[in-house]
Amino acid sequence: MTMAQKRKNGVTEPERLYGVLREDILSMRLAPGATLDEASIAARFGVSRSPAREAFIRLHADGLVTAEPNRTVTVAAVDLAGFPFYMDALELAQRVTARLAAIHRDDADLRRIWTLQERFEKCRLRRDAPAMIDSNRMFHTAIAEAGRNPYFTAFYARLLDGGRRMLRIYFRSFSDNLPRKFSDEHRRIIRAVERRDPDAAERAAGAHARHVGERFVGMMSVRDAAGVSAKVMSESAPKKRGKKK
Amino acid sequence: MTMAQKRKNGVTEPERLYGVLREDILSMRLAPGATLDEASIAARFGVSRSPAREAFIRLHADGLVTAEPNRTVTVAAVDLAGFPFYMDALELAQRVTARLAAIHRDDADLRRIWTLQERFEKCRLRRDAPAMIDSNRMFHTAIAEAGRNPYFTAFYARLLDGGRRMLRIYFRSFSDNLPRKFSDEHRRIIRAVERRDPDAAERAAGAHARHVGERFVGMMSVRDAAGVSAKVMSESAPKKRGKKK
DNA sequence: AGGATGAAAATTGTATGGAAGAAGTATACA
DNA sequence: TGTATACTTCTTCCATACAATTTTCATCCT
Repeated sequence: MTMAQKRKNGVTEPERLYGVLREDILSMRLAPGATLDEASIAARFGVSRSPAREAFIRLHADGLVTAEPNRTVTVAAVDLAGFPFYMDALELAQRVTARLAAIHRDDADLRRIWTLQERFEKCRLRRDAPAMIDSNRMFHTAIAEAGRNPYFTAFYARLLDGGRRMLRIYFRSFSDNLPRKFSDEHRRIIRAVERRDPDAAERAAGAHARHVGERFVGMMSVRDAAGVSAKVMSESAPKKRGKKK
Repeated sequence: MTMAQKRKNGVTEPERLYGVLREDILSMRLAPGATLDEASIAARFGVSRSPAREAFIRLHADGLVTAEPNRTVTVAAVDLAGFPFYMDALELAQRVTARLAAIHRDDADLRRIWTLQERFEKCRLRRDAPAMIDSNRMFHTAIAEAGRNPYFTAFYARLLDGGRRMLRIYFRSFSDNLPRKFSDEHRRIIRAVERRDPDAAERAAGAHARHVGERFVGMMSVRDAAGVSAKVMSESAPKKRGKKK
């Protein structure tokens, strides 16, 4: 134990790196397109390249990074072109999980859902965008789990994670004007689940998904010129062939 | 090039191992519960443990093997307890992809779908169960792809792969009496897609999924006593404490 | 016997070196 | 000046060595 604390308190290194890198990517601390080379990441975490490699493989399986044979791994781009497809999938997943939750939920599920909704509401009032995104995801995940079908839950969870980066763009732009509407819609879903009304739950969940999508599209069309385009331009700008380092 | 042909003709070792092991698992050549230790697999493919490890990680991401920290990897069990959930998910995925296919398909999609249906039909007439399973999967995948939504396509593909092992149990039991009904139902779906009738396509796809599920359940209840139970019994039977080989 | 104990064997986790491949740089040439 | 080519450098891929952990199995105690 002279140089490095090698003790593994239960969790292995690849697991650790995977978790941290995953959060870094989903929270946009690591920008889309950023390169992740084995050596740097290994150095950053104080381990060798093997654990870093394993973490990359897992990230690739999640679709969070590109990984071609002899090429350096890069953070996957946020696929705005596929946004309409994404919203279709999200709406359907949200509808079916809410419907199943209304059928299968028990009292423990309901308490959990209410608690998470309250947490979301607190984050909204604090205007804490990152916390909102996280509690929003947990809220919806709880509903999906109350529906009891692991296949739908996994599908939905995957979509929610995939959407975290888009939502971050959204909330970042509107962090001063966060919609109370979302909380109202959340409550409408919960009440339908509470009184075991599958049709109402499905309707409320579908409407919620569509409203989120519309909000996002509205934000994009308003802010695009000033926000995203400026960023892209600044990235492609460096014409001057500066010295290497 | 004296000892080992190290040339990589485009594909890396982990990729190769992953593909072969995946097929071995899905085709049940590797039985559920079988242990996969790094050294043996590496030896089998003539490589070191590193590529084997990578393959295992990818298989784990697909849910095809269990993988706990310091434990040997084993082939994941076929989850019969979750079958009703699986069928719910499969029915919905099949309905939505068929509906989208009826809306978005072009002529190339349609040709491809008909070709794959003909291949399925040939396999059925030959009573070639493995080939049937494979061509059936390709047929349904083609319909999903004609629907153009990559999120649904991925979800559906994952379900179909997950079901391959259950279908194998099914077709193995009934390989002498393969249902022509499935081909008829396939054709009904295709015709609805062909005439761009989303409602009919969804109905036909949903009915098909339900019929497959019913057939499977019927098979289980009829054959269980003779088939599966006998197998389970034979496995738990060895009372005699024979020498370890 | 039955169960605890502890060393040996087997297996996974991590580090590191060398080889193959990709990218970038400089030089030669038109 | 522009382009092709060789060389240099960087990065990934795979093999191997070692460390940590689990499993096995023989032994001892009750």
